[in-house]
Amino acid sequence: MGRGRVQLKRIENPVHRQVTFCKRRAGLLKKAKELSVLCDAEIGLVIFSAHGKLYELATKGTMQELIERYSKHTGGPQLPDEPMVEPMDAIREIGMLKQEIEVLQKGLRYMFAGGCEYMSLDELLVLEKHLEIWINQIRSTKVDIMFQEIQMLRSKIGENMNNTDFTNMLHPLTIADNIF
Amino acid sequence: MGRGRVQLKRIENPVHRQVTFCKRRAGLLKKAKELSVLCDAEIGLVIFSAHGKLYELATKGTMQELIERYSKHTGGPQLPDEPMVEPMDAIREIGMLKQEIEVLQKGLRYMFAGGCEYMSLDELLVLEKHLEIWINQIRSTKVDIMFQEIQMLRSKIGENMNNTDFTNMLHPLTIADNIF
DNA sequence: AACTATTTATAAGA
DNA sequence: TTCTTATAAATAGTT
Repeated sequence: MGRGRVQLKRIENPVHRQVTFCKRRAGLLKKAKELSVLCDAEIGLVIFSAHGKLYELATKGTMQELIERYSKHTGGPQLPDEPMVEPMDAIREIGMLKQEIEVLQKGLRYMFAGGCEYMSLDELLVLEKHLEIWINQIRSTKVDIMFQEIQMLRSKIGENMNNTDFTNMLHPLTIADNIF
Repeated sequence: MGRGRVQLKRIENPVHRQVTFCKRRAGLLKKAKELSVLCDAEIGLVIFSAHGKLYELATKGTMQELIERYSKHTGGPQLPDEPMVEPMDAIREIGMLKQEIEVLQKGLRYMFAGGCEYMSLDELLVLEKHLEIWINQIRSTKVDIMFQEIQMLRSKIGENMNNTDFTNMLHPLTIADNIF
């Protein structure tokens, strides 16, 4: 499916391999979805890249449910020794929450970068700069809040004595920030 | 891929559906194998037909082993190697993750305003941590892209001489994965 | 991240 | 199912 014939062996050039991996992975996931829809099948697909990154697809419920169905189908009750009902639910929930976090991070990424999983070097530089600015804002805000907190506590204690003036410590904020 | 266009919905005619299922199932399994070989990936594929028949493929060891790897990858260290203490820990972790999600959502919301004045100190700390992780990913990615650029340029020049091996600079490779 | 020349997959027909 | 064939899709190499 391309300009050259495909040799059924590992692609040695790492750049070619990575590109092919991306393309074919997308193709495979698409095909799996199609088969599932067209023929009313339930499909689970798990792909570990050579470097261990995970890509997955479960066309019906969750992958965990599919795995359970699979286990039931192949060997009957394979893991009977551990009733383990509650912990499994918790673990599943944790997995889902982690996934949600990834999604949110992705959302942030889109907002900054205009949305592109394949980012160019220039785009990455821009994004990095944005994040640095944002982090600095956060650090300044943190210091402000802590400063206010300190003032509040002092006034509560009624300690109106010769208090150290923190104001000067806050400018320029970037300096004080770096500890936190 | 055939004489007619494909509608992405369940094929109603049961004969057509069965035929298509056979053909596409074969195709999908073939593609999965190819991806595995070409790109050095580990793939697990499970297909349940509409009537519950199972077809499967695991490109490396057994499906069970793959499932274990998957579980480890998604749920974190949940298996034997980690004592996996009380359910309380899981519940606590869930709480923390939920909090993290809230922070990210808040961050996303307030990004437009260009500030974070309404976030609490704790929230700011969490958000800061996220951003730091993210920035580190971006920096790793930058290096990886530059590495690829160098390789590309070298191959263009045809400079196959005693080139420096940058590969070691990239370990642990999890870093390089983060773009893709 | 597009493009396009080819290969590959497959829908329909036998 | 299996084979054939016309065509749609995927994708390898290129820009």
